[in-house]
Amino acid sequence: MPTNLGFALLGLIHKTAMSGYDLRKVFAETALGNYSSSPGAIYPALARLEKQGLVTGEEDRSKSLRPKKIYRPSADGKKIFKAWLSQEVTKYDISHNYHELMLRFAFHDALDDRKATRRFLRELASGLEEVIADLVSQRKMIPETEPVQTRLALEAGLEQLRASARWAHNSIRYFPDD
Amino acid sequence: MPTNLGFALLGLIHKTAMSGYDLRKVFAETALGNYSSSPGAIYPALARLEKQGLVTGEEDRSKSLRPKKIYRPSADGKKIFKAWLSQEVTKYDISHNYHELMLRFAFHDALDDRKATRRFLRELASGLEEVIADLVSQRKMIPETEPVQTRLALEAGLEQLRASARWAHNSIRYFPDD
DNA sequence: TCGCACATGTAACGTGTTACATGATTCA
DNA sequence: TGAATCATGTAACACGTTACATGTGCGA
Repeated sequence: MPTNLGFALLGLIHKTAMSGYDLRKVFAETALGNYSSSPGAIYPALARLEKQGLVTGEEDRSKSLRPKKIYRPSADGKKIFKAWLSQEVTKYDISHNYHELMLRFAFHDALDDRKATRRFLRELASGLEEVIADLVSQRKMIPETEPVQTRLALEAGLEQLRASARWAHNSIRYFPDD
Repeated sequence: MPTNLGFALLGLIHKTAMSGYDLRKVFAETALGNYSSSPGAIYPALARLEKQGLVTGEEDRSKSLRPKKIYRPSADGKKIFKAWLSQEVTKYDISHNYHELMLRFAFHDALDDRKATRRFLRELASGLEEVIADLVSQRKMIPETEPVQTRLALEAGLEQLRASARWAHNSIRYFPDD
C-alpha cells in the first residue's frame, strides 16, 4: 500500500500525466508542499509505484532534452487510488491522520460521485463531533494543578476541530443529491 | 538536536522524573498520544537523550520489581529544552510544523516567564495572519477549471488557521504583563 | 498456576531528509 | 563560455512502526 506521498502522486497523475520533475513543481508551488518536494522522496516514490505496477513511466524524447519520463496510473493504480478515496472516515484518522483525510478530500473529484463525497463529509462531520466530545471530557479531567498552558493547548486543538466540523457541514451543500 | 518526541520526553521529565514505562502511559492516556507511545520509539529516544548527555537514567530497585530507570533532565538538557521553547515562531513552522508549535506551547510553563509566552503567542498570531493572507491569495489563483474540492480543501486549511489565530489572540490575556 | 500488569528492550523494515552527482539545453 | 534551468537520480543517515523477546510479581 502506498504512503500519503504515493497517493498524492497517484492523484496528480490521475488527472494529468506528468514527469517527476513536473510533480516536484506542483508540490513546490501549491499547498500540497507538505508532502515534500525533494527529489530524494519523489523519485524513489515513483519507482516504488512503478515496481508495484500502479503507474507506468514512459520515456518521452520528443523534445530532445534529457528524456522525461511521463507517468500515468495503471488500471490497478486507478483502482487502488479510488479505493483509498472511498475508505470510511474513522475517528482514528481524524485524531492521528487529519492531513491524510484532507488529501483524500482534495482528490475526491476523481471519484466523480457526489454521493461518495457527501458520505465522506457526513462521516467526517459526525466523527469530528465525537472526537470533540472526547476532548471536552478530557479537558474536564485536567486537574487544577496543571498549568494554564495544558488546558489552552487542548483548547487550541478543540477550536481547530470545531472549525473543521463547521467547514464539513457547510461543504456538504456543494454536493447536492442528484 | 532531539526530535519532537525527544523534546516531549524532556518536557515531561522536566516536570516530574519518570521511567520509560511511566512516560509511555502518559502518551497513551493524554492528547500527547500523537507523539507515539510505542516502546520501539520511546526507549530508543531515551537512550539517545542519555547518550547525548541531556538526561540521566537512575536505576530504582526500591520496589523489588524489575528495576525501573528513572529519568531526569541534566543541566544541559534543561538548557536545550528551554532554548527550544524560546525559539522564534516562524512562518515555516506554522505551515509545516504546527504540531511542534503546539507541543512547545504546552510546555511553556517550564519557562516560567509570562513575557516569553506572550511573545510566543504574539508571534504566532501575526505569523498566522501572514500565512492566512498567503493562502487567500493562493485561493484567488485557483483557475475556475479546478474541481470544487480543490478550493474547499484550501478553505478547510484556512478555517483551521483562522480558528488558531482567534485562539492565539484570546489566549494572550492569560499571561498578563505583571 | 494462569494470566495480567509492570517494565525494558531489540531487530527488521520502510521511508523521508539532506546532500551530492550527472548531464542536456538555452541564453547572455 | 559560463550560468541557469530542465531533468533524473543515488547514498548515507536518522527515525518511527511493527513485532517480538524477556522477565517480575500479584491476585484469582
